[in-house]
Parts: sequence; C-alpha cells; structure tokens
Amino acid sequence: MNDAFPLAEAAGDADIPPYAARLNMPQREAVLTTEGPVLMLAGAGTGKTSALTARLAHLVAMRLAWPSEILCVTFTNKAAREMRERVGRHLGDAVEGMPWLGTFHAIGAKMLRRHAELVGLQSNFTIIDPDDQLRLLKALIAEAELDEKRWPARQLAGLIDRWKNRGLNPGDLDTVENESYANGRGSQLYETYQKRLQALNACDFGDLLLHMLNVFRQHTDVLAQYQTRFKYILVDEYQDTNQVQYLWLRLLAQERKNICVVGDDDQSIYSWRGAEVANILKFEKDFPGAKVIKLEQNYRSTPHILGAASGLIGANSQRLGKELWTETDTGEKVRVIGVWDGPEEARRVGEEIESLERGGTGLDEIAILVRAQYQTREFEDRFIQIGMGYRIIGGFRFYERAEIRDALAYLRVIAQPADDLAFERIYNQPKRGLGAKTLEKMYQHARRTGMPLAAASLDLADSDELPARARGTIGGLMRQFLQWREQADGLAPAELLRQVLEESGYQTMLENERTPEAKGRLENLSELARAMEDYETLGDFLEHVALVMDNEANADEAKVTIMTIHAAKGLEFDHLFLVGWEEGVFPSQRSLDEGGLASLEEERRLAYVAITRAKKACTILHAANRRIYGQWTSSIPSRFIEELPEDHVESETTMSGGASLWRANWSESEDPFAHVTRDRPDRSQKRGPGWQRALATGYETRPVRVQESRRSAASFAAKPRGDIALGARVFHDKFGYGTVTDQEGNKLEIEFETSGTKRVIDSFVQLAD
DNA sequence: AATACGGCCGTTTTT
DNA sequence: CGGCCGTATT
Repeated sequence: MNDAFPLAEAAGDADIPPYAARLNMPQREAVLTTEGPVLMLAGAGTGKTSALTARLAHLVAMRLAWPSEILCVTFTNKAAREMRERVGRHLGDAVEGMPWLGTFHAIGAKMLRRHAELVGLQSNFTIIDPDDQLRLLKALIAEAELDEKRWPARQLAGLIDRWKNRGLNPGDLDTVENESYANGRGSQLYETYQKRLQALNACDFGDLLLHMLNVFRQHTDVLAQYQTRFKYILVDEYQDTNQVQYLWLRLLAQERKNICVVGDDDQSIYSWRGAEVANILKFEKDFPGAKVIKLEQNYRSTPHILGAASGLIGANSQRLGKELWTETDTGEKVRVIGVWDGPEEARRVGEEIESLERGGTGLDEIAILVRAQYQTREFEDRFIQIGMGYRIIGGFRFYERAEIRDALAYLRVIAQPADDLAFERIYNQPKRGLGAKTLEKMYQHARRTGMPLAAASLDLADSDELPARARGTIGGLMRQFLQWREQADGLAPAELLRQVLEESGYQTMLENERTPEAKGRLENLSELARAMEDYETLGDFLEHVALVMDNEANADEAKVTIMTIHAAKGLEFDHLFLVGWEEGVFPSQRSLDEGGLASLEEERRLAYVAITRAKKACTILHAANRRIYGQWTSSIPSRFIEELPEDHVESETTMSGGASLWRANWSESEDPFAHVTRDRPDRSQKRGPGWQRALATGYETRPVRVQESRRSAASFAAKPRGDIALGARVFHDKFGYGTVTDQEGNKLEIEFETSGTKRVIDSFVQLAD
C-alpha cells in the first residue's frame, strides 16, 4: 500500500528493519519516537495502521518492552483484529503474548474480572446488552411510580450512558444533571439501577470503563500495578475517545508518559455519543512536550477526490489543520448527479453499477453510502428488482435475532444463576403456560427474599402460592437447569447448547412451525452452535458474545455494499456512490436542530469521511423530490455540494442544461412545479425549521412519470427456474408470502400478502411449504 | 394468554 | 408510509 521510503533506497537497506522498510518519512518518525508522548495526526488513507503496527513491532524488536507490557486500545473489534493480524506478521507467535491489545471495552472487562470484588461484583459477572438495560430501567421506572410516557426509559438509558461516558457516578451529578430526568429523580434512579445491577451480578457497557476508573481512583496500588506494567501505550482513533476513556488513559500514562495516540480530528463523527474531539485538540496541553507527527501523504484516492474532500473540510473552523496530498496524478473528477426523485436515484445508481460491471469491475469494489439506515430501502427494492447482488451492513445483527438471544438467555442462566433478565426472557419460551401473573409472583417473592428470580421461582414452586400446574412446570424447568449446569463443566459449549435446545423444547417449537422463517431460525441456531465450537468454556463464549456483537463478513459471492457513512469509516472502495445529498437529509435536519453549528461541522466531517472512502471514483447524487414519512417533499441540493471546489467536480447533472431529464419531461409547463398540488403541511410544526421551510413551499408532486429504465443486462442472461408455476405460493426474505401472478423469463410478478405486488427475480424466492 | 387494533413517532450506534 | 408499543379484547 505504501511507497518505499525514499531514504531507504538512498542509504541502502542494510540497517533498515523489515517492518520499517516501506514507510515514508513521517511514518518512520512515528515508529522511531518511542519515548515520551506522541500525537500522530493521520489523515484518511495515510497508512496509519502500517505505522502503528510497525511501531509495535519496533518496540518489541528493540527489546524496549515485552508484548505483554504494551497496552494497545482500539474502538472496534475489527480494528483490534486487523491490528493483531498485522502485528502478527512482524512478530510471529509473539503476538500471542499481546494480552492487552483490544477494544476499550474488552480490556476494561478483562481488568474488571480481576478486580470485580472491589466494586461489589463477582468475577463471573454478566455484561448486559442495551435491550436488557432498557427492560431493567422500565421496571425501575414503574417501581418509582413514574409515568413512562412522560419519562421514557430510553431517555433515562441515554442519560445514564452519557453520565457514565463522562465518568460520573450517581453521587457526582450536579443539580442540572439531576433535574434533567423526572424532576430531579435522575440520580436516585441511576443509583437504584446500579444497585440492581450489582444484585444481578451484572454491569452494562459503560460500567466496564467506569468501574475500572473508580478502581484506579480509589485503589492506588492497583493503579500503580498497571502503570508499571504498561511501558508503552498506544491508542487508535483518539478523536473518538470520551471522557472516561480519556481519564482512564491519563491515569495509566501518568507514570511513564509513553503514550502514543493516533487520530484525525477531521474524522470525528461520534460526538453525539460522548466522543470529545477536544481530547485530541488538547493532547499537547495534557502531555507537555508531546511530539506531533502529521501523516498527510495519501495512498488511497485520486487527486480529484482528495481535492474535493479537502475543499469541503476547509469550511470547518475547529481544526488542527492537515492537507492531504498524493503522488497519483490520474483519475476522474467527482461526479455530481441531480435526479428527479428517490426511485430514480436508485435506478440511476443501479444502471451505473451495471455499466461498471460490464467494464469488469467486481461488485465488491462498489459501495453505496447513505446518511441514515432508512435510505437503504430504496436501493434494496431496486436491486431486488433487477437482480443485483447486494448486502446491507448494519440493521439486524446476528446476535440480536430473537432466537439467538433466547438461546443465549438459556446459556446465561446456566452460567450465572442470578441473571434474572435472561431468566425472564425464557421462562415461558417455548410456551409453558406461565404468564404475567406467575412472573409477578416470582418477582415479589424474589424481592422479599433477596433471592435471584430463578431461585425464588423454585422456592415458590415448593409452596402453595401458585396453581399446581405452574408449580409443576417451574419445578421441571429448574430441574433441567440444575442438570444443564452440572453438565456444563464436562461438555463442550456447543454440545451443551444443542442439548439445551433439544431438551427445552425450543427446537421442537420451531420445527413444528414448518415455515421458511422457522427454518431460517433453526439454521441460525446451528450457526450459533458452530460459532461456539471455537470456545473452550461457556464463560469464554459468553464474553465473546457480549463484547463482539459483530458478525464476521460472510464472504460469499461479490455483492454491492450498502451502508451508512458511519459504518464505512475506516473502509475503502474503488467506486463509491454517495446518495441523498439534500438539505435535511444530509446534513440531517435533526442534527442541525439539536446541535447548531457544532453539529453542522460534524455533518461536514461525515461528508469528508464519506468522500475519502473512494479510491478511484466518487459519484454524489441528490434528488429534487423525496418521500419523507410518506409525504412527497421537494428538496434542494445539500450545501455540501456547493462547498466542493469546482475544479474537482463535474456536474453531469440532469437538472440543468439540455440533457435535463426532468426539465425535459416537464418543459411543457412554464412553472416547473405546475404539476404539483398545494397541500397542508399540518405535521410540519413538529419538524425543525428546515422541514418547515421545505414544506412551506407546499408542494406535493403527483405520481412521477418515469422513463422506463432500459432492461438490465442481467435480465437477459439469466434463465428461469423450472419449479415455480403461475399461482405458486412463495416466500421472499424481504416481502414475505405471496402468490405468483405472472412470469416472464426469470422475473416474477408476485402479489404479496403484506407488501403489495412486486416484480422480483425468481432466485430471490423460495416455494412456501 | 394470545391476538387485534390504534396511536405515536421517526439519525448516526464501534462496545 | 410503516414499525413498535401499549391497551383492549376474546
């Protein structure tokens, strides 16, 4: 990826270690400056991971530290994996000995398991996910006799997260913070929540860091132990650190001050969830004498792409200042295309991709980036229709599916009998005839006796408090749990899961459904069992699940990637389509309403991140009309489009000049909006000023006449499959069940029971029953 | 205890 | 428009 380091050739390669041979000057400086604080400002595509891994290799090769004496933190599991892999290439097996390379949360969890007793937990504590967190908070809000309508649990969850991100314990809240929920009951609920978690022997994501920060603050011996151990600290994506992470790092680095942070203030896009750009902006103040190294040579994109991105980000005020450059001198300008409406945007992108495909580009080198998840729909619909392979990143993740969470809940109760949240999830799943009333009694008893829910239910089954049937059911279930728990030690986790699914009746429940969905669920459960084979103990596996919620990319055939810009950070694609660049969509109106100028600048950084994902070509689209919440709304191009420097942009726009599709279509009328009917924007009060402005024009288009797009190349080549006849009942992953009403080659017209009539490619459906 | 309707609300989400 | 949640219904 990198060009050779020029001096390396000049000086002869003799004394250049292999890990540094391909680094440029600043990269090399970042590797060799091992002592003291270092701030590495690495622009997009400037080879920061190369520099980071080389630095790690260097520290070890020079015997400055053992791998186990280096703390290396990332934000994502993916980044941690990549780092581990690349360092492994330099260090060989020694990388095995890098126990402290991982995400903030994974490292926090690892430390906390060692010191759990200092915060009132046992070392086998459960890490609850946001879903459990919300259910728990709802219960607490109800107990506090608050109206959940007025004080939603979501809001409290958000506040607690924010407090934890800032390193605040319940007692640390000032009046303003405390008043921000339920008239001053914020800290009280926060405190109750923490107590409840402790009783459950559980903690949430925020606690993994906050608990450890508390330990560091209150137990200087523990802190000193880690300060001594970590001779060198490396932090990736430093611009994304929040307050706790910052305080955490500062304590750990205080002793030796060998901390190297890497980041890019221009790529800070997570402030809405606690990240503080300020951390990177003030690094030199926090660590006086810090060496600042800028990586500005870009190895990813063409000059036009870089020029466009640089021009755009130049409009931001709060910057450390960096200018990307490249030695490459070829490439097309960034294209900006205006289209009539959302569907046309999807059609147009589809055609562009088919054309790239004909030119030999692989689909996996192409991506479509959206601002918000809902925008993916339009493209999904279109691609299904033309039979183009796509994958949407984000949305439902493997571990979030109901059947997976159910299975995990069983395992959690086995591993940790006090996990009430897990028990509550499955006590009547599969249906055992235990309902809300039984649950309520179990909870009452649990509260009275201080027992965990599962234990309390067993106790209750011994009494006459419950109807005989429920008593028998609970007794049976608890006997099963006891048995599974006994087996858990001797059995491989995957085998245990299979047994649990079998004996609990969960599997039978799905098998009896005999629907394609149920079949899919069973497959997911097999997949889960397969994933478990890599783990020795149940505890190991559950830790993995809690901390690594991502699914490994299923690397099958090449597909176009559709995802949010946030999800694309750190990735790169040859050909990039940036869609929906309209005021209100991007920049997001909601964002602007909430955060004003600061938010606008973050949106602009988001645009910068988006453009810099492109290696060879970047195409930006905007539509003149879009359906927002079912309402047709006319829209104006994003201000970010105007901010792109002209020299690097080519407006092949259909909106101006003779080639304009929509102008041509509507040229018969003087007023381009004459076809539009005036109408009530009665819901506009709820919207921000931007939408009001947009809606105030009062335009609602009539159904748009669209040119039938030329038939796609794909549709000619494919052959129909023989097993589907007219009238057949079929199932489609996205549209559900339907009946085939027409068949033309490999294209089917299907009347779906819930999604209306659609034309789809036959390979996307399966016969029902 | 399971379903059916109706009202509400609507970004981004590494862990 | 469409998905989710909570209440009302049998």
